[in-house]
Amino acid sequence: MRKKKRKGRYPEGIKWKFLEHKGPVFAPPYEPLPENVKFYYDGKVMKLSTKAEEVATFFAKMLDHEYTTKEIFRKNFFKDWRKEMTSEEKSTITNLSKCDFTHMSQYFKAQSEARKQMSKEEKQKIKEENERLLKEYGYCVMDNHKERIANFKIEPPGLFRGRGNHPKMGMLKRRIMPEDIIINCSKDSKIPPPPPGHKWKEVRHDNKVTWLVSWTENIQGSIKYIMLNPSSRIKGEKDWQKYETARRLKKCVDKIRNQYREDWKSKEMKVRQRAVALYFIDKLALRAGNEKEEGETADTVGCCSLRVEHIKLHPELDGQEYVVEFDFLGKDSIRYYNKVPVEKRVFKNLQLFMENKQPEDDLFDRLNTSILNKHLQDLMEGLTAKVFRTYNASITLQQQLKELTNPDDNIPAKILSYNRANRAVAILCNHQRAPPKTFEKSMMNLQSKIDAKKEQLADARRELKSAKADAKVRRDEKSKKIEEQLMKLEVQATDREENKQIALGTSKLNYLDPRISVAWCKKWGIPIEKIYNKTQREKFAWAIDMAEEDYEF
DNA sequence: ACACCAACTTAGCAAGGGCCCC
DNA sequence: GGGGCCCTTGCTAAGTTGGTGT
Repeated sequence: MRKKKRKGRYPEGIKWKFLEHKGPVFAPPYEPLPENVKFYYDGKVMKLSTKAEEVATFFAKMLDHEYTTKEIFRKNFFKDWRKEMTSEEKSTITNLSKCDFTHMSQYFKAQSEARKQMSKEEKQKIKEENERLLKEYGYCVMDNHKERIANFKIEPPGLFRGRGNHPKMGMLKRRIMPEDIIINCSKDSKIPPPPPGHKWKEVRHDNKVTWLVSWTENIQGSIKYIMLNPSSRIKGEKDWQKYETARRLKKCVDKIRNQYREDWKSKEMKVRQRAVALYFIDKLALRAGNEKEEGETADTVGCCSLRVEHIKLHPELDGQEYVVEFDFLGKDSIRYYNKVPVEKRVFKNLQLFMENKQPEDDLFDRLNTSILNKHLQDLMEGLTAKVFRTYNASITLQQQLKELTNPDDNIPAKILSYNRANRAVAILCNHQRAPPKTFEKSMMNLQSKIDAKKEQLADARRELKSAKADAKVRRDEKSKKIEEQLMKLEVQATDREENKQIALGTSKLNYLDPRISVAWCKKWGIPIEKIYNKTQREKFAWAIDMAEEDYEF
């Protein structure tokens, strides 16, 4: 057993010495509907018990969503709803299609409309109440610091909406009570009192974990946590560590690549599969791909869980040799589609792995994430599959910035280059988004602004020509200013167009060593606010403090 | 070796809210 | 100063990883 290096400020696994907080904020209690808001069953008005009514409102609020038309959603919902009904209701309400929620739905729409129409004063009052809540419950003391809590509010009850084709969609997410809650804090802290008339499930003092509050959720039976904000010391140190691990990979990645290329020739099937999978993880930034329990979650895969049906082999395609066509649903049921030319040896191995298999069989039948990560651990301390994603993302950003930044460009053009470098990473990591609903319109708006600006510029130039000598200088300055504005708009249009289906946020927040961006900003005199918004600056405060313009990832 | 669990990171979407333009 | 647009933020689901027990 290798000795573990101490990474945090405390020895082996200790996360804090002192932790004090106020406990969670519970979801507001259910407020029954006014008498005049009716629910109809089989065309007749029916007054529901409070519990059944609450669950019905969850459905009514989603009525416009296509979720509620899906068979699985309806089936799951109806089953769970019936559990909340009185025996009388249960015997009457036997068919969801005979339930009419439209009046309830209209009521909620009117409510949300009314909320929008509220006066300034009313809105201000709500804002102040939120601020009070944040001030009271949104912070804790960990060791000597007051730290912001990420999610101090308990998730309210509602209907579960999984992503993609989720077998549990529509199930009732039950209300969390104090009796479900485990409080974690230090012994010598003021222990948060449970709400009057209630008890906590447990109060513990475990300083080997970072969470303040936990409970078990009823859909998957998994544990949910209240933890600190990314700006906190404990999250920041962990984040920094993550990038340091990726930088250590940089030092040995060539060796590791040579190793897995050798392993493609191994006489052991297990070793070959491991080597091909690692090649995909490295080259394509695929996720590890844990096995999942069938029927519990949407059918999605990562590298190790790829099935034969997810790839097609083309000995030749569009003039390229040995092309692998990937088509599968990854995390969040986001489609991964890519045609990739690979080395001949990889191609031959894939053919071998697919021999005598059905489409639904595992491609890497001798491999799983645990085997892979154990192997990686032997190659480098702290190395796991996801480190490759971090490493390849960050190194790509650094390379692209070097390549794309033009020293003579002005600031908006340099930022376009930055976004393009960021985009290269987002594409590598397959961070997609649905094109915004208003995308076309917003492009047209921008285009008309550009056209208007062009005309303005033409006017200014005409004036310049005809101006008398004494006015020339001033006129010339005016033209210059308009030119600059026009260029800014054009850059903005290009950036937006290129970003149509790409989401930059995820990579910026989770994969790109912030010191690369900070150094780039310093080097080119770009204000950091142009790259990171307030939240991001808070999260990356450690890097903004630390990185100089010559920082190398 | 495998199943299961706990803890933590990563993810996209929608509502909210602030800002810009008319 | 009102309306619409777009960015930010909140929300919470869905991953990865490592440990434990059998």
